[in-house]
Amino acid sequence: MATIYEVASMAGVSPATVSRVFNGQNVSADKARRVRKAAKALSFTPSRVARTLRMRSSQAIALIIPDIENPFFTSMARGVEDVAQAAGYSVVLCNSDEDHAKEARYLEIAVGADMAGVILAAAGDNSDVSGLIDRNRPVVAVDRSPHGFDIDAVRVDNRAGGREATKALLEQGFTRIACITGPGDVETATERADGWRDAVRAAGGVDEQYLKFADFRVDGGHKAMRDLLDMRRPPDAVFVANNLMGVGALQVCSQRGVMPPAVGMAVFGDLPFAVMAPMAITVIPLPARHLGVTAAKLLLDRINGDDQPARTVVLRNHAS
Amino acid sequence: MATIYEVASMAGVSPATVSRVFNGQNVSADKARRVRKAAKALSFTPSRVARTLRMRSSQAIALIIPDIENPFFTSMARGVEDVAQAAGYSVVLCNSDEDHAKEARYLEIAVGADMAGVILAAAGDNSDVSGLIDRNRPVVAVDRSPHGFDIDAVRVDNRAGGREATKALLEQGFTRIACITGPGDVETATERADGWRDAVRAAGGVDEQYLKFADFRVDGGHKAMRDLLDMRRPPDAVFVANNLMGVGALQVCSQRGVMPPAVGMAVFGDLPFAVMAPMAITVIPLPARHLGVTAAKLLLDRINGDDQPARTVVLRNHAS
DNA sequence: CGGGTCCGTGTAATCGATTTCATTAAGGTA
DNA sequence: TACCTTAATGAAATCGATTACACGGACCCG
Repeated sequence: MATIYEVASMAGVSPATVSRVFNGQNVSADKARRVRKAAKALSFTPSRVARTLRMRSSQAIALIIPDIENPFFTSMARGVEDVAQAAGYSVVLCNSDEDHAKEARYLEIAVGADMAGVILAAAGDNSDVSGLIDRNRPVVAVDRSPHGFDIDAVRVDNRAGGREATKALLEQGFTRIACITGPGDVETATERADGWRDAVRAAGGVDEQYLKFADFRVDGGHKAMRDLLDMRRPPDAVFVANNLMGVGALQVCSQRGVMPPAVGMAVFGDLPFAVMAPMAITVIPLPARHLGVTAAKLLLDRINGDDQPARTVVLRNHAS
Repeated sequence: MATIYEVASMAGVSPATVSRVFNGQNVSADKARRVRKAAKALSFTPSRVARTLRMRSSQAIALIIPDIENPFFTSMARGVEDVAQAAGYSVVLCNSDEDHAKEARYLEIAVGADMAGVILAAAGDNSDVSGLIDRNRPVVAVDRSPHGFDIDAVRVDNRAGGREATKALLEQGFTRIACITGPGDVETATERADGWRDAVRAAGGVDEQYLKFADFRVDGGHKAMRDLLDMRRPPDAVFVANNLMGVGALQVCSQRGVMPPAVGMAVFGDLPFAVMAPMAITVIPLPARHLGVTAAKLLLDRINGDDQPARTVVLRNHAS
């Protein structure tokens, strides 16, 4: 583990000069050559740790997402990654698993590791990012925002999307439309349900028994769909508030032999890896990648010193 | 950004004592209490950077995977994560994007960041992990191994899986069986193709025109499947060597209206988020999560000083 | 009561890079 | 030639934690 000192003594210069060579400062051509040669000979890799300690900021950003097995978030991650990489930052991907404690742990790591910034898709409403704010580290919320913090945010219009999806089902002639949404403390879940409520209310009336809260995963979709189909008076259509629960709901439909269009279905977010092209399902596509790209750009702006008031960017619900 | 020194002076003790409090060493109850109180008052978060510099090893491991959008790898990542977390390590997930240059960059970061170890699902045959080996950092290969290094590895029996899958198609009565596999420089791709070759050779003869190399992604499956269907004498069945290409192949089948069992299909690896339960498709399930768990355990062993000769663990091709 | 052990604590060195400040050398102008 | 500017360079401080070492006091035993 060669250090800058060993390179320096091998090249017959001071450590300062070695540092300057690697940071593109003015060094005579001759010495620069000797330094590079020595570095190669010793297979020198500069210590990011020492660098970060001295600079008090690392060249990495953290991306905290609630479910790494959800293609929506991995697609978002790709967006973040591409932008960050291009700007010379590495991305540390953290999976909070929809768990507030794990999320808090990762936030603390981001502080302790002097990360340049954090992009957070929060596990719930009440994530605490004060540690970062206090230390002046930029944070950008994506998809979901923690309450009570005045930070940049990138999101989609969940309510409008939920309304649109439900309206589409109404237009297809369905009358008893249920809603399967996510946890009650996640704003994307409640907002999408609000959109559903808007639409069914306008069309007649809301039956709150048709509203199921689940856990945004495939299993949540299973359970909620089964509950709905088992009701004495089951719905004739369902609006599902995210992609994975959509998969779960469809799996249940498939098992019971009532696939769309026998039962109406609309899903918020693209169905991952769908095989059949045009199933009788209404899909509200989400710009997952674009969310990531936008959040990363916002964060990089902040890292580079931009200090205008917090911005909220609402992306259109179109595929990117 | 409170430091250990400020906590120390507030609590009226030495920095050493503060450090000891946070590392569970013997400190009198009274002082410990004062230190904790001061730490809370200053909202002190210890610098992992300084700690890592001093200890010359961080409490993080890197997991480098070739495609973060492939559920096989994210599932593996979950396995790694669960084990690592339980042992107090955080996981830095890196997406090499099947790109050797990006992978090399991440390997260098792992060295420079003094990570405790690396789990690598290599982008190809010839990844260079010498930087880590030289510095005595443990590396575990998972799913795919770089050639020329004597390191721990966790894998599945690709050749047997390919053979089994192809045999299943033969038993279903298909006679002209094609194979869609991954890039020629990825060992999982060539080994699975070898399995296919074994089976078709035993059954009569191999037509190498029926072997297509693609890129292990959905698009690769598209192109290869279209090519096969467009042949003058198209195959009547196909063995697809990974999950995403399986999706791509099925999408093409769906478009052209020749779904299984009209055309035979066997896939190596579970089809992600499949909606229809028992399609007429043979699936060789893969223990993705289990691969991750096993690799993480091996790595932790090494981190904890285990220095027996390199081990290779071959997992059975069963769901975990 | 002398000597040994053990525990708690503080001082100061250390990890490896960056950077300020001072110094030297080189070049330019009057 | 004398003086001034500019560029290249090195010595040493710095970032914030850990830890080897030393010291003092409490305790125990013969």
